[in-house]
Amino acid sequence: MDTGQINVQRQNGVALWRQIADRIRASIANGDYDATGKVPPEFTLAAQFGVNRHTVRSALQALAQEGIVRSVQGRGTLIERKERLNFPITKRTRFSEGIGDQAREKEGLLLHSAEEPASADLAARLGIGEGAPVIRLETLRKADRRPVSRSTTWFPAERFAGIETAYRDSGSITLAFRAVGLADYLRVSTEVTAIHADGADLADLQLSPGAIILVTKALNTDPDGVPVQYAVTRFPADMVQFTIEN
Amino acid sequence: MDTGQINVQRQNGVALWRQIADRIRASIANGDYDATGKVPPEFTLAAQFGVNRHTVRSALQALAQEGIVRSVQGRGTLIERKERLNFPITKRTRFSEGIGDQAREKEGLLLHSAEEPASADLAARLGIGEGAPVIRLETLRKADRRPVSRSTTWFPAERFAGIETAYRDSGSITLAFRAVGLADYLRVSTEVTAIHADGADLADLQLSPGAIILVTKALNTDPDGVPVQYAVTRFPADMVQFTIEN
DNA sequence: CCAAAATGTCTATTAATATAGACAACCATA
DNA sequence: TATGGTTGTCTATATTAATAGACATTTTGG
Repeated sequence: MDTGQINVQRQNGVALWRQIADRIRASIANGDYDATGKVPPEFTLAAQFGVNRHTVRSALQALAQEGIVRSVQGRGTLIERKERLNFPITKRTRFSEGIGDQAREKEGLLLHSAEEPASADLAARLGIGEGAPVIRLETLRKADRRPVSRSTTWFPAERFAGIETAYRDSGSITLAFRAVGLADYLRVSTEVTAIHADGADLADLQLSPGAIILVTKALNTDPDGVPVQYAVTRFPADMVQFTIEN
Repeated sequence: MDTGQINVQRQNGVALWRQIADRIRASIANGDYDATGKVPPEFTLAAQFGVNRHTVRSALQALAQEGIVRSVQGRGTLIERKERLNFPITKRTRFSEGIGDQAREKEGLLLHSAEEPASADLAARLGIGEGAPVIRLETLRKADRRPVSRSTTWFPAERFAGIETAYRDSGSITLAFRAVGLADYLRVSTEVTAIHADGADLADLQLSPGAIILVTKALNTDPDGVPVQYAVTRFPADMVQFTIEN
């Protein structure tokens, strides 16, 4: 660890307290403070970042708001949560199995469902005709009661009629597929990008403004290679990482 | 496209002009303005985002600084650059082949090299003893003269003596491996996370503050499964995306 | 129980961000 | 060449972010 001055930028459109909050959040996720279970004292942090103690306090208040730390007068600022869920991306990627035992409670909520005609882009990805009916599900997944992903996912409507109720009842894509007659499916491609969270992300994923979102666009097929699902999923970047094993 | 009000947040630590700059940058990368080759007029953008025209101007000035747009009095704000490089991640991931013909000029620069003892974490990943000598290379890769990645990469020192000069001369990991006697290698795992750019990123990758960085941690082995390279690479998120094909 | 080490709260000041309006300069084109 | 649409520049003001210092309050440990 470099104990010297830590670099923060001024007048760049990102407030100092937010830059510092992001750094501290990363350090916590990185396990830098595991020895003590506490963030260094405000005075020390202020010196490290070369800012006023009040600025550090703003950063810590933001992290407290996120539930990552909790300040206790006289004791210090305690780390409440530091996990970063790992999602393996493989031929057999499944959300709930991916979490595995990284979380005790797993939930899949159906926010909304609709049947609609496929756009040109979607039709191409699913290998169906443009305008063919598709079922769209809007889902929110949680681990230990914290939102970890927000998906929009499409299925060919004819083949998978009723998958919305199957998902609503089971909270699992794998089980929903099984309920409508598909025993197995494979992940054939995943695109990963990163963006800043927008207003909807902040609300859905209970994030603080300025947060980073990892976006995946995934295509699943049946064992014969016929596309069965296309999904766009948004994850809070500070809570997850992806692992690709070849 | 939603022509109504676009959501921006106030008092969240990220200045309005930066949020707007990020949105416009994303819209450009998304091809939203391809029909005209121009960003909508300042007046229109101000109305869309619900802010003053001066605030939009700050955003556009930031994008002009990045070389993404160019404002011309009387004409409008022209789009100068909108590419987003795609990097396939597969068993045979190679940087230069991955870029393929997405860029005309490709460069790999050696910024620094050193021999050092392996940390516990690194030793575990490379399957060598803790403290065993490793060669560390700091590299910067460019496509069409724009920086697209900044890597720190380690090799077992005994097996790959001289790889730093081989890399410096060739600008390619694949060729450098070949020069020191390794004809082929495989990507066995890749971890992907996203963070905010720090000061070093801003300098190395010529980014504007507040930018998002995609971080990959990759392990390569020889055909027999013996680890040969571990690399941590940082990409500007607005310039790249990853594709995982299974 | 006392002292050291933390966080909590308050006031005051300066610098940066955002809004508002007016008008000049420039370009394309009808 | 006149006009409408667009960016450039200027002044003024309000709000938010950051600094600075002082002191209160709480916990931990000797």
